Amino acid sequence: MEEKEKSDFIRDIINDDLKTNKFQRRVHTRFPPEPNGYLHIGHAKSICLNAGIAKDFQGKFNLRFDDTNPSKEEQEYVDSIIEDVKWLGGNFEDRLFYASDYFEQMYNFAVTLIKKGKAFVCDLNADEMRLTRGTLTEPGKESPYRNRSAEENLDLFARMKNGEYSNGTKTLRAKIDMMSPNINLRDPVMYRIVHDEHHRQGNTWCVYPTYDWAHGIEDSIEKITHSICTLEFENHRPLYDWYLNELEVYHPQQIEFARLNLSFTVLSKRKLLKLVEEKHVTGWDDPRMPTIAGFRRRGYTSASIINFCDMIGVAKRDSTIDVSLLEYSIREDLNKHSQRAMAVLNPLKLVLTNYPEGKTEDCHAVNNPEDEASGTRSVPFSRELFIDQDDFKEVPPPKYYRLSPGMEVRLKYAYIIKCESVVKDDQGNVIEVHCTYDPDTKSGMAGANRKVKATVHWISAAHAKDVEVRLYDRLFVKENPDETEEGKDFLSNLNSGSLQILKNCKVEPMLANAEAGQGFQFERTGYFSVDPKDSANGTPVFNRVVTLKDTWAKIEQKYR
RNA sequence: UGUCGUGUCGUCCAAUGGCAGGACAGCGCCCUUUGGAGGCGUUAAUCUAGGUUCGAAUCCUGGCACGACAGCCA
Repeated sequence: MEEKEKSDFIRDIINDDLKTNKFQRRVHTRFPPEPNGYLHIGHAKSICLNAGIAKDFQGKFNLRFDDTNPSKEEQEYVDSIIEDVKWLGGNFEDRLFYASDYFEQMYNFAVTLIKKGKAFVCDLNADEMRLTRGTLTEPGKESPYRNRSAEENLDLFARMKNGEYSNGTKTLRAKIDMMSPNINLRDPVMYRIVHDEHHRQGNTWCVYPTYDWAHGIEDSIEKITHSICTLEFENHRPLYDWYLNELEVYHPQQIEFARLNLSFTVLSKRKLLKLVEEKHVTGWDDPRMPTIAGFRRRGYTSASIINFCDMIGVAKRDSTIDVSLLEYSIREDLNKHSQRAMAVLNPLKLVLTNYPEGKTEDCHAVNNPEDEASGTRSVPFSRELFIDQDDFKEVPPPKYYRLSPGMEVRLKYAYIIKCESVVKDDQGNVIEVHCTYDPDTKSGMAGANRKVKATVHWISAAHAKDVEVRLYDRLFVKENPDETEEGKDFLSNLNSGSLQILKNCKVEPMLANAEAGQGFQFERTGYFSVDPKDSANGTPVFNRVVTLKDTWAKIEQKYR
């Protein structure tokens, strides 16, 4: 397939580096998640960027777990991340790495810096360190422990490693510049003491490297060429460079880009974790979650997410993508590729009074008008049917051209019918619609050419399969969920109608055999996918992925 | 009020000193056995003040606005 060559400021840099032979014409990227949560759509942007660049430049792409903090990290997250990266097409081949595998090397590098007089063991506690760090506008004060001898530092650091000290009592710090206007350079901590079990190292280590110290070394060891990260690390780049320069080792180039923000969505691990822990959703893979696992379960295809990441581009300015672009992307994919089906979500009984009782006939339905090769199927038709409640109005509003007393519509793939009367219950609700059908207007017949304003989907009552359908909507009611009243947090913007469960839906018989994860378009309604967790054999549960674009909803709004 | 970074249609992204263009959203029309899809059209932007230049969104200077940074998180 022909593809337009992608272009962005990062690829421009890489192209320049290729010309100047900066990295011997190599391109090697990485995705370095911390396994402390599930991946979300923002990570998808990073994965697509890094893996995409490697692919486009015939380079390599690593998956590396930045597991330098044992107190927050778990194997469950490691497993989910591997699955998600693969699902998004991130091809790391056999290059699955863990920062924790480099702990020994990092330790030795730290010893090197100590010997160079560029690092020292500091006895200041966290509070004292904060007090001496200075502020954004004032310089910091040097630690009283800053000038310990290399021998003393080496001894102390070894004892830190051996577990002789308790958490927080000592740190190893780089000796840089307490006067630096960049706070990250004010003698930053390289190692802290943590007596905690690591998910892979167990209790081997009592000291753990901080991000800044560890990250450049990880990149250097793996011979990464372009270390792509998000904007908040821009101020850390001088430190990244300082460590690598002092160590005199292979030195990748860090490049920062703007992380993804999505309207009507939160994308911070802290907030997502809160949604899960406080059970505002059913889990990390709740179909309303902006996690990769959530989107997958909802019925988003990986192709649609990859395509979305291409469309949003890469730049350095903060931005918030309109969630409608994501919806566009999944509609585009599912429109082209999903099997059509008829499904009545809110059933209303419809009786064809002049249709023979007991008769059944087949109607030929197109499987996908966008794809001729997908063929047709037959759908049973009979005297008693269900239509959607939305498709009948006793008193039609302006511009409403579906069924109402005296009006005609076409039953898709079947006959033109006319509404003759209604049956009501004690409260005056319409519980049945009585219609006559025109026998000369079945699809395919000459008489079928007559123009009617609307076409309506239906299910034969006798053949209907009952299923559960879950209607999902955006999780938040506000474009920016963090915009709240004084004293409230983002949870106050949760959409109470984000999940509506419909238990009495009527669908075509063939949908009983739908497979987990399979996506359908329910005609005139939206795209739906078989929930992989809650469906049983023969009784699928359908998740609404996204509605169809609804022009009628807009007209209705206008006339209200 | 320190350092670093960023300011282009409603929203994203382009234009790399030479006609400000694309996508989504919106609006209008056409088409349609999905009020879907599709087609056509359309609205709409260079933060600001100077400067350099034949010519500036782009280069320079000064404002202004926004973002990130004062974890032993990443």
